Amino acid sequence: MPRDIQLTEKIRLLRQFWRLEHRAPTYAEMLDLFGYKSKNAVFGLLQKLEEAGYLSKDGHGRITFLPRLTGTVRILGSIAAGFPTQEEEQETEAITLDEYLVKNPDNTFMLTVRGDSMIDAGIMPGDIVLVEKGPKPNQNDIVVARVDEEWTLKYYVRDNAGVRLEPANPKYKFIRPIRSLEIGGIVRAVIRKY
Amino acid sequence: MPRDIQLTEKIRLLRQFWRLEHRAPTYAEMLDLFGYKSKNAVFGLLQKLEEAGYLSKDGHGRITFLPRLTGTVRILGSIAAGFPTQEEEQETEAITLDEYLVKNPDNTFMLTVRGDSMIDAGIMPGDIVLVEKGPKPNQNDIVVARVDEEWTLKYYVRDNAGVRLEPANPKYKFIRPIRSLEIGGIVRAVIRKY
DNA sequence: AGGATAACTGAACGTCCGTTCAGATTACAA
DNA sequence: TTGTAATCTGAACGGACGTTCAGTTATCCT
Repeated sequence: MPRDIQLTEKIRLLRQFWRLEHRAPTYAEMLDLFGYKSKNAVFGLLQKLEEAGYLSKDGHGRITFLPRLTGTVRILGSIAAGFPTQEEEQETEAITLDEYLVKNPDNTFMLTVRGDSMIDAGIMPGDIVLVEKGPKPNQNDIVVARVDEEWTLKYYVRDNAGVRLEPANPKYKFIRPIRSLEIGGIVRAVIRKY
Repeated sequence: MPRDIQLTEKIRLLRQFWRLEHRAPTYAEMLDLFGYKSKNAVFGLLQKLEEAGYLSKDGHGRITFLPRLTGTVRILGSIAAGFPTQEEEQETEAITLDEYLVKNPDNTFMLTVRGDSMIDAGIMPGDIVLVEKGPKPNQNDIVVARVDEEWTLKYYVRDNAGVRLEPANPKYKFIRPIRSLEIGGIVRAVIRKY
């Protein structure tokens, strides 16, 4: 199928343009991008892409790229299924990590972990945590808490005596705040980059 | 400073629009968005935002949002520094997780980890790994490898006898591939979502 | 209160954009 | 080879877009 492969290549070019410019290209730019000489050729291509679910247009013809184009990562079900071949790749759904990981962007921060107090929870020194500021923590949430003038990561546990902060490392003991307990936020995700 | 707070609110609205539409709004849309009655008011605001580094315009006046607007997560240096107050929040730099984590989007896939063979490396069952397909692994890279008809995560180690695949769990022994070694890709990041 | 500066209104302008249409070219099947 | 459908070219059109300007209103400082 030579036509489908060419379409795949055009989709790749659109993804690339999006990554560079953070917007959809205009018709004039797509002339260069695809090597067409008529805007009507672009128009036809866009119609096909719209039907295929890659983009949508509003009432004035403005283009909005859908997740299949803006997403940076293709999803594979499980590690056991193996890796996709060249043909399979194109059909797999794509996702944006930001939308996947950050539910409340206005209150979400990223910070680097120091210390090994949560190492048994798989949070190692140097890891990055996404912290949501604001909501009240639930039982066993991992929180950023201020204890003795220092900020650390701990499990948030409610018990009969009140609230205690529990590490995930047998080297350390849990902490029960005496006067005040300041919660910076709740850990929503952990990220490790190699 | 009431003016700065209002500017902050407008920036928040732009972020929100971006999140919904995945594009910059037009002048007409910004009239509604900000409650202005003249496009010139929008024009002035955009000039200030351009000078402040929130967006840029090309030769035809088209707007491109810069990372400070498109980014979903604000960066905090270290956990020890504490949490920002309302005023500090606005000045902190923002980042896009996709750009931060995915260098080569066309060849990057996301899959879920099964098994505990890499648990001492902080990779737990249920975690998500971002895998880049294609490049040759370096010493001690974590790779997705096919061994005995099954795909697993292992350290990739070159030694005098050739290549061996080493787990990060004393329960398991390393594996030395006899005939063929199939590498699905290299693990570039680990993500855990709560 | 007064005077200067910044911010906003309203209208107008030129350009670029997406769309459309007739005709040419290519691709494919019989 | 011939016929049919799909694709592309080239030109034209109307509308929306970003920009500009003169004039008004609001804001700030002394």
